[in-house]
Amino acid sequence: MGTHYSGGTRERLALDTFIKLSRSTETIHSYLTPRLADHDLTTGQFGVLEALYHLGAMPQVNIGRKLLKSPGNITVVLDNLERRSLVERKRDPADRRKLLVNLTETGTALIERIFPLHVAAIVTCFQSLSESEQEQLGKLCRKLGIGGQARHKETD
Amino acid sequence: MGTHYSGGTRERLALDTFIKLSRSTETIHSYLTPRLADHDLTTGQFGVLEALYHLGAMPQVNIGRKLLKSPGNITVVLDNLERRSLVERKRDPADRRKLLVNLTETGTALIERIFPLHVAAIVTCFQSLSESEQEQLGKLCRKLGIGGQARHKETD
DNA sequence: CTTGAATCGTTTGAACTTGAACGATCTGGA
DNA sequence: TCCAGATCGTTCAAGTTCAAACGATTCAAG
Repeated sequence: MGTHYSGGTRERLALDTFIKLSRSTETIHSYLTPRLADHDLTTGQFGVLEALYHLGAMPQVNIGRKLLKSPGNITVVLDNLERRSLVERKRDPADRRKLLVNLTETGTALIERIFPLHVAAIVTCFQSLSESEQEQLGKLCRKLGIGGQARHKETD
Repeated sequence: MGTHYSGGTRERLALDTFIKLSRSTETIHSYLTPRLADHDLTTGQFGVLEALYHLGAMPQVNIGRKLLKSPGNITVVLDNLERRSLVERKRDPADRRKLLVNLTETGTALIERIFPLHVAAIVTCFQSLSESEQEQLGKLCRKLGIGGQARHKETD
């Protein structure tokens, strides 16, 4: 079927790199996700807990910006975390539009227990790369990311 | 704040690399997704059309394995594509459990029109990397992916 | 040939995800 | 002071996604 689009060298290289990049990321995520599920957490829920743990209480809009998620999404994820008493929302007295979200004691205990396991799982995933290879991969990803940004308003 | 988990060098490097990898992939996807949406296609729908276009008709289970998606998901995505007459399902006479999925003329026309645009968008994303950097990134991703596989039964 | 195990696709329930529309709140300029 | 525009969070509709349970079909062992 010579009729199928194939493109020039430039196109094929970019497409091939993109596929490898996507695949490797996907593979790692599909390794990590069930491990979080063992603790009844989805990736999104874990992301919220982790952000609150490392950055402290913040209004919902900040969480959304940190995790690159829509406001509606954050509302739903927080609803589910709040139902399990892992986080709590408090109206910000200084700006009553905002809801300050914070970890509860239960939530803190949970993330403190799970986070090291999560990191250990990531270390396992990256075993196949040497330290210098990991550094190189990180550099290339950063360079790649910077090219296509124009978003990511830093908020603090 | 000194109480927060930080881990050793090994842990921090893997975690840092993982974040950069995830972010860059995410950034690219969030650039590509709205472009597909302009043609009323989701990423999953595009993936199916593209697989059928480049690999030809196949049973649903093969599509799922190619795209690393669950059977239930494939059913839904195909329902939505079939409703728009972009694909068709035919019972495989040789094995009546299977449904052979194929592109319709409309579907073929659509993917032929969109695929080059999609590739062009990817090329744009990868502009910030030189050719040799792209090759290197691809190699590292492949090496990374191979480490954590044990899945991916090739099916053809 | 028969029956038990495996495979294929669907359905269901739960969660994530987005964009758009919406009320509540804040802010800056007239 | 007052009000027009921006910001914050919610809600809704539609879609994706998975795991688990399920019927239909195939296959293989006896």
